[in-house]
Amino acid sequence: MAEDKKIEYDFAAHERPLFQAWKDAGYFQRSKGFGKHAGESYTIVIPPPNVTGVLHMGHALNDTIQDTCIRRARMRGFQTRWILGTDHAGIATQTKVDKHLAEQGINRREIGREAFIEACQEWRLQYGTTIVNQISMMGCSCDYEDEQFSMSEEFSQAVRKVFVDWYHDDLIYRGKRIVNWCPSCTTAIADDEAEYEDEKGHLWYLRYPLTEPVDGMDYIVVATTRPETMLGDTGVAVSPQDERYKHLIGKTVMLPIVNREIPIFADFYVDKEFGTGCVKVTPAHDPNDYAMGERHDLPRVNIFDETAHVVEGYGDLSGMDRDEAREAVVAKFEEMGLLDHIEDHDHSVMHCYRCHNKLEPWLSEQWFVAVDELKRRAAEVVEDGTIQFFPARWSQVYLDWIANLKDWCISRQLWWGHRIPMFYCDECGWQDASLEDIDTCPACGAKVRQDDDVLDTWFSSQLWPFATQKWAQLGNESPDLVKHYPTQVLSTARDIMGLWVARMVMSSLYCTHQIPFYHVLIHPTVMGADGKPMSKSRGNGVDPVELMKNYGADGMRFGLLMQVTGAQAMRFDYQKIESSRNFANKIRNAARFVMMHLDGYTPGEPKLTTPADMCIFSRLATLIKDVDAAFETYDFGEITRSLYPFFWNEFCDWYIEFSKSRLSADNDPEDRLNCQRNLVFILDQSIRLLHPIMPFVTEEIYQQLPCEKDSPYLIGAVWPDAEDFEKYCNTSAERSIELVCQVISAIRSSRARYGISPKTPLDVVVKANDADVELLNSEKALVESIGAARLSAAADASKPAESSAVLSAGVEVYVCLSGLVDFEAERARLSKERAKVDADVAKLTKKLSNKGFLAKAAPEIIEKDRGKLADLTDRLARIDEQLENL
RNA sequence: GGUCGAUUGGCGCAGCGGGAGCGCAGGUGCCUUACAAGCACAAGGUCGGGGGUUCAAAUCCCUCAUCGACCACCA
Repeated sequence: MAEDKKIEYDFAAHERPLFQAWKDAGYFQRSKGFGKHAGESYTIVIPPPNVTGVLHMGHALNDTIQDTCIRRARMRGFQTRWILGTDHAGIATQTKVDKHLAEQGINRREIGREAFIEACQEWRLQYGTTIVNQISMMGCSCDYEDEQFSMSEEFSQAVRKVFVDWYHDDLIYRGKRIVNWCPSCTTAIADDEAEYEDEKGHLWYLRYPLTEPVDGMDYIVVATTRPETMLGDTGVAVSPQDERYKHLIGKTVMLPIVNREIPIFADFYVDKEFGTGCVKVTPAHDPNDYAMGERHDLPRVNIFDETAHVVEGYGDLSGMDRDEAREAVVAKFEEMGLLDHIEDHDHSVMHCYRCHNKLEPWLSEQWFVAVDELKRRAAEVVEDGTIQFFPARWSQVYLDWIANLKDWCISRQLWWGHRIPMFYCDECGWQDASLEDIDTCPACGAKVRQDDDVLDTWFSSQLWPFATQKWAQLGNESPDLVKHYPTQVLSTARDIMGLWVARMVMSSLYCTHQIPFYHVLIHPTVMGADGKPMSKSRGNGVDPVELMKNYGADGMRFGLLMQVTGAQAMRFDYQKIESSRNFANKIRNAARFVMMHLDGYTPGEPKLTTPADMCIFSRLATLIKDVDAAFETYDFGEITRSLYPFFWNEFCDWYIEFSKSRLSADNDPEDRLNCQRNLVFILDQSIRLLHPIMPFVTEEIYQQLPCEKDSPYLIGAVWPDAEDFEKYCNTSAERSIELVCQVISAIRSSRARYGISPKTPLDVVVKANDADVELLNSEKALVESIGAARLSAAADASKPAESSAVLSAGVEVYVCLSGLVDFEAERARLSKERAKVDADVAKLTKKLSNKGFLAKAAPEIIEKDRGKLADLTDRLARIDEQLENL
């Protein structure tokens, strides 16, 4: 039978129309604001997803976080704006399109630059559309009618303006440097884009013959992990502190194979403990060697072409790729008797973060951004707290990154991207950066050419927060910027802290003289269920679209936020998503319950007439405060941990249960109406608090609930104001309900322990103090209906014969069992309980006889413990009494 | 090599100086007319090891162990 009920819920069928309704009603556009925050803006720029792929879990989490923030801000009356857009992702897209074309047998070089860019445009339109659709499936309330793109006409103007300005301000310069070169992508990439991977390798010990033997020595031995680069050696370095080689400094060796005479010199960089203490120096193919080469004025011999094949002039080695060349070089050394020996050696090797091929440090002409001035100010705004990180410890990571920053290589030898706006005249040598394309040389009139390279994707991404707001067109007075800048919060995972976050700060401070955002929220990285990064090869990936289909967007959103902590990573947990789906279902059912009991309902102010009313309103007041506080620190885990138990346990499990008898047709109509109004009110406030996280189910309920509508849609409704609810705080009502619940639980517990059906009515006797007795008597109907019992409470009640007892602080609950009790079992249970209470009494007694404790502990703590001890001692006595009675 | 983080019931996690909690799994009993994607009840942990501070430590400090991330990198 149960099987029949398991109908698949069609989430999309419920979610899509709501999304469309919001969109049609214009809620995704900038909100106008209302109430006390009406004059304040709250803006978020979405970290633009790359146009290379589809939505992944990282996006799902990050976009949920942003939508949750923006929805709450909208409900609080801020003027909200969530800027949507995508990133052209230069190297990533080019790689994908290359591959895509290759599958059709097309080579990029054959079709040429223009045709290739066209292919990229097609690709980005397709994938850009896909990913924006997926964002909308999540319910994200960003401005879909103002979609940005990092290579749009408008955005390109900004990129160009920044390049030209920075070039003229001497922040951008050109230089021949060692850069990380990807021989597969045939482009330079920035240091931050290189990934180190540990590899098992070898150390080859090579003999370099001395040009003239010294003291009987014919050769020196160098150790290297890359023997093939010896072709480009222009020196051998030793440590200045190394006595072994002191006499060789100034001498020369004859480089084998190429027969070049190269000097032996001393340099502080050399560690005399490593290898033989002699280092072969290849300035053109190693950054450290390059530095040594600069210090000692060594020539740079480039032995590789752009695809890492040996260039002309090296005989049979020419044309070999670097791996072949390595084998060949080692073989030649062996033939010549110059291979001393080989050792195993593990080391880390740089790989391209896109294609994962080994990178080659390669000498080439590139464009750089000088970062010294930029980075100083970018550090200041974090040090002085103008920009705050959440969790705060990430600010140190940011500052460390900034501190280690070196000049940034921004040119890429790609076709897909912002072409560098530099123009050169080959006739007269004129060159300049220009906002407009230039055909003829202003100096000599000859034809000029534009630089072939494009800019690093991050050069454009860094402008995202302000270039999307008409900065290039209208400057810092752009109305968008005046209203919506700085943005409120930037939410991202930590991996692009340096690549993106820090650079946005640097460029924004320079270009707009403002910080780009007040808060940086670093959320945990979503790992697979195995705790490892999600990846195709591991097969531990989870598809958000699939998740939304099976659990609903609300379920996915709540489930993801449930897992958010201050940690660096979170392990994806299906169970959390599943319980969130169940939670959404619970909300739906609770609403259904309320709405099917609204016969004769008329709207009106809530009226709190019972302790249950006062209790749930008091708990609601606390909830609002807790949720607000958790939002202040972006503690989404805490937010869900407040909302979930309130709604499920306090509202559904207790308050709704308490309401049932009041809702029956034969109850006093006025009491019934009060109850209905209170239910509607609590439900109304609950869905407001839940809406930022679970927009769909809450909106669906809002549309049907006859609550007071301050907005046609919940998305535009007013967020509960904690101050307005303070009047409902009522700890004594909370304690009263706690007592009622305790008694009901005690009855249920006895029932369960002795296997008595919930339908069998039981006689229950409660002994308690006068106040509690009064309360229980006033709530008698409640206890009796929920506990299926006949209750009598009295201060001087005594234990009826043949009853089970549940004792708690100040209250004794006796359930008459009329011969159903297994006294042995009851005795055993009581004995066990006695042992526990006895142990607690001993512990507390010891604590309270400790002079140090009495002298130094806070008085209220001591009072609390004394009270606790009195309770426990009392309880112990009563347990003993029970045991005797048995 | 440097920095930061983690170690709490079977699993995943919260709590971060004064009574060990949540979700899920597992156990028992319930198709109680909002919900079996549910309800009720019960069980389960000397909070990684050791030391210290404190009247009081899962919580603060030190140390060890294990795991993880980031940065740097020795040819």
